[in-house]
Amino acid sequence: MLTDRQLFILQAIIDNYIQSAEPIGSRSISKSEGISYSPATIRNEMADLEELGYLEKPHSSSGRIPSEKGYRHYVDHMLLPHRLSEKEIKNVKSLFAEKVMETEEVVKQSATILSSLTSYASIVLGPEIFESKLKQIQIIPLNMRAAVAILVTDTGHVENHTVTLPESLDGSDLEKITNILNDRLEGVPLYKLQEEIYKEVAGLLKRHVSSFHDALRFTLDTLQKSKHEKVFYGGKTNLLSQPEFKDIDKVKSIFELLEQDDTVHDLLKPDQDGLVIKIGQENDYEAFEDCSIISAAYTFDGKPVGTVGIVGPTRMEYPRVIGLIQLLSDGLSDTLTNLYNNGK
Amino acid sequence: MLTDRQLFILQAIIDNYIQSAEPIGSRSISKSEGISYSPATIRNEMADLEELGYLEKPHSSSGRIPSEKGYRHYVDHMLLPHRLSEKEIKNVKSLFAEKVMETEEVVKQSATILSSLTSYASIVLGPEIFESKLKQIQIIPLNMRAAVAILVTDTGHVENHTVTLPESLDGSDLEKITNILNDRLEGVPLYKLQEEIYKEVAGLLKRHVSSFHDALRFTLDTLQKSKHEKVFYGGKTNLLSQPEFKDIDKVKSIFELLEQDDTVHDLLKPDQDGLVIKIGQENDYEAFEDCSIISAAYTFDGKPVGTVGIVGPTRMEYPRVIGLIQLLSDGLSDTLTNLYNNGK
DNA sequence: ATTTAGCACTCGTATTAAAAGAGTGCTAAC
DNA sequence: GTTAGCACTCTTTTAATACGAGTGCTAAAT
Repeated sequence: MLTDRQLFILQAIIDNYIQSAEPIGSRSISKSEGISYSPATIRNEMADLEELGYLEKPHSSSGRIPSEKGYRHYVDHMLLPHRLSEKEIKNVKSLFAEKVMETEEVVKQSATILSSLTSYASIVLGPEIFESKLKQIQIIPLNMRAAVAILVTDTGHVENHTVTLPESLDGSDLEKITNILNDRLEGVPLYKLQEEIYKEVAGLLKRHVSSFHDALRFTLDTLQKSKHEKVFYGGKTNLLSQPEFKDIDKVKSIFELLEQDDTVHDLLKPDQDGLVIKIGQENDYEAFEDCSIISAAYTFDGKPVGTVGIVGPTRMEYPRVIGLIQLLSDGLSDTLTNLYNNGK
Repeated sequence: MLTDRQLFILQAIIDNYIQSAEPIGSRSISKSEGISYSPATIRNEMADLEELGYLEKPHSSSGRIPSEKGYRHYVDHMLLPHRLSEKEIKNVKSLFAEKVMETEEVVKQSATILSSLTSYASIVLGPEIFESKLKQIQIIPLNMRAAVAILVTDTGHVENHTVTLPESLDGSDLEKITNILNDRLEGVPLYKLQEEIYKEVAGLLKRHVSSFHDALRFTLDTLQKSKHEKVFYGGKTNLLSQPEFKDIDKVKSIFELLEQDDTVHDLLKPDQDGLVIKIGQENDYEAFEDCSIISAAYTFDGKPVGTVGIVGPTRMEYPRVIGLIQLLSDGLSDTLTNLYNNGK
């Protein structure tokens, strides 16, 4: 168990290092507010803290920097709730104050705000639409060969596909199909669509539409499962300002990873609804060995549907970032829920 | 006017430099295929080419590198049509072979392909929708307070806004409004919508809907002018592999510029339908002083509606990139035109 | 039993000097 | 007109040295 003095010193070192990115020496700690021991005493404590694994030295005669274990302890046990500045709060709140909002727009803006308020890169996963329920289907013919199929869900999500029209289907067939689909599929969660088409729709199509085969294929095309939810990034360039990423190869491998939406989605998928902090090697990718990732799910109707996250160096301003992410994810949850659930 | 020998030497230097990124010395040119002069002779020619402004020296005793004027001359007068490899052609063609396509998806994929086939960053501006004509409007209520408004254009573009419902409008009002809009606005180009609303729609609303004021405001909200066309990026990270961008500050300023969609849009907006090549300082931004940008507009119905572009170092593989960009922009033009215009 | 002053020691960084190497420009000969 | 030869220039590499921040340890002070 760490003594109070050790905790104080650990805290001082981490806070300083987060600020300066330089190894911290005993002298500077000894001079810091609230402590009155000589450098030699501090040195002894630092040696102990190193032995316990909370600190490390870049080389034998340098000052100390926090180890991953040090950061972990800091984050788990030593974090004082951080007061965000008026300006920060105002900034975030203003995002949610807008009256007319596209969900996607709000989510995208979240990424932008988050990165502009930190010097890190932000990632926001758009709301998962898998569970949301079909509200209405529209099929709008564009010309003889193509039509646009539009799906609207109860969460205001609009999904559209351009589909080619089989020659065998004429305008009245389309109308019939649309009616059948709207009649049978309203309220069905998107992930069940395919199943329901076979179960509920196929029979009706056979009865009412002449070229059944084309009609069914067309229907399946139209309602094909939509892709992953979108991933929005903000301020990747910020990472280039961090001294730990002055090595271009390191940045490159990070950026390459961040260009793979699938991987990123995997990394952040909202499986928990609390705050997740991954420090350095706790991340599963080698490219992130010098990074920390802080993320929080936001919810709709109580269920986690998306994620707000920050990627930065392990030397991250944890308290502030955590505050911001919580503010933002709460805001997103409220916004979604208010907008689409209240009117129920 | 340059002699044949000077042209040959200039060509050799540029080709070599594009390959190696190292200043080229007289000896290596002298040894290259197709020339049989001694290094000393080459040196004399190189000195002349330098005096004429086509070459420059990083320092007084180094080999030569092409100047911007050199590249310009190369691009304008010396470019042999480049044969793309089978693989490249197949790769691009496969993109356009798909049957069911979302315009947006194709455009996005274009950016990805373009960057994967080059070691540069690609930018693709989505098709301009300003001129396209309204096909249909749908307003779908989600709950008591919100509705989704969907605009479909004749080019298959789908635009949707979430709008809040004024309390004074009930379901039958919405239906009336939708009918009026579809009746009066079909075929109107998007940029004229606002004008037409005042001219054609306002009067009808006044006559048929009780709370005229809310209805008009709602209508305007619904059809609010949509944002800029989308900008898709691919392979920004590629730039980090280029030796000229090993300086992190340079990369940073480039990336910062590339994060501003507005600026990028401005830079590439499809004002000409030919190929545009901007070399180094010909670009208006300081961040691009070591970059070249090659772009080509793609067309719909004969009019330029979007742009395909590549950002790389001035030392760019011009012939290959030009070939690729032309292939791709032609492909996009064909695809758009076939898909949405043929059926007319 | 803590704490601290003192001091030798370590190791990274900056500085300088010297050497190596690639390539040029010029002159004079071919 | 072409080329061999050579001195010269300028960058890059390597080595040697000095500097300095910070440590660890010991012995004295509290």
